Amino acid sequence: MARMPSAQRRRQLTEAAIRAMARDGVAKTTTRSIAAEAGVSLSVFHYCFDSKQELIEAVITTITDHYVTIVKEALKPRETLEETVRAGFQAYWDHVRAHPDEHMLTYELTQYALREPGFEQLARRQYELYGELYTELIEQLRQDNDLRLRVPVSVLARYLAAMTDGLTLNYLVLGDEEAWTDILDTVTAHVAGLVTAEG
Amino acid sequence: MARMPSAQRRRQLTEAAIRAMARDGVAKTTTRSIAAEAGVSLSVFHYCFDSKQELIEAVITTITDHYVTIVKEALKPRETLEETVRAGFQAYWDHVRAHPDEHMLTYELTQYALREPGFEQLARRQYELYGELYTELIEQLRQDNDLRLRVPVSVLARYLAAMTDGLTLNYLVLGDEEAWTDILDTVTAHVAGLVTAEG
DNA sequence: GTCTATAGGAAGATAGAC
DNA sequence: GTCTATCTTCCTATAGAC
Repeated sequence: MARMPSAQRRRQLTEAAIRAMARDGVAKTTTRSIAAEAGVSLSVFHYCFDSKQELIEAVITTITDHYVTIVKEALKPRETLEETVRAGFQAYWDHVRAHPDEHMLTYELTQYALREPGFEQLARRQYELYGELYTELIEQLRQDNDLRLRVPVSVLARYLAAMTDGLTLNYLVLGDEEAWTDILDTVTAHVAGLVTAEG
Repeated sequence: MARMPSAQRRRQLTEAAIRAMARDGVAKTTTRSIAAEAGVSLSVFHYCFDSKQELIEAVITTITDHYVTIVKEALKPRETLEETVRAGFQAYWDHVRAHPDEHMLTYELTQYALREPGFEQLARRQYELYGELYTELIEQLRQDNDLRLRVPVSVLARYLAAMTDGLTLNYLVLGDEEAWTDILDTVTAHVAGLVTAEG
């Protein structure tokens, strides 16, 4: 096989691990299957990573950052506030429907991190970033539309992050495409209500 | 060890498995550790269950039914509608705070079921029961308070189930007790708004 | 029904040649 | 840096005595 600097191999193996784990689940993904997915031998894996845990740490930070990027890109300013919120949810939702396994993986990795001594921080970082992400989005919305919020930004951000998380998991388990139009409408109305100027 | 009919042993092993899995996580719980937790030898395990998978099936259905019971008992009628909703959330939340590992386990089992061929139905059953549970609770509220809903019961039920799920997971990851009072208040206000008579 | 002992396999990690 | 071969450990499941 072609030689490659260690840092690049690490990225390649991390990406391969994400593909393998999204496809097979975290529990069934072995160091061997990751090496195979990347097209290298097992020793190359252990040349780049001291242990499987070290790889999983890279996987978690990588996929978390990836997720944040996805959501950030989902929210583009539109004509009205309600339109912006609705379109943002829709864009996010389209991504979930197109890549369910990848989103499932984020939940599995959270569980993994919470159960692995020393990895709890990674799960917390993941969910803190979600919170910060929504905080940014709300601030942006607030400035663009000159809003006063009915609830503190921190509360709203955390609520939105948790709600999106719950709705996503619910969809991953139950599917049922049609039901979601109504639910997204309800959510949109609620959010629009929470951020509508009251003065 | 004392002899015991097979059905009772199955229950004993299932309960032991739930304790072990709540404590150590699904991934790290072995048939050996379950047998040890139950105080029997490994062979007893395999006398009662053909395989580890068969036990996990029992664990999933048992803990799902347990969860449903918890939530059902959380909602008792109070003076006002808002009080009832708020107290219901509070009672549920107190249970989560008292038994975080048990709730974590429900998430792990969902992931397990979704990744295990032939077990997807168990994950779906779990989330369908959550939905039905909220449907019942809403119907009860509606009759007791003579309400008209702003959204269909099915939509509201699914929304509530998903939201509770997301908030719980968020709490399990981030902790941060104080933040939740405000969030529960926001949720309560929202729910009360959705179910308030509009005629 | 319950036990001890073990078969059989798979996974993480390493050794040493190239 | 990459390879093949192997070490070591731990798991699920079974065999067979009591």
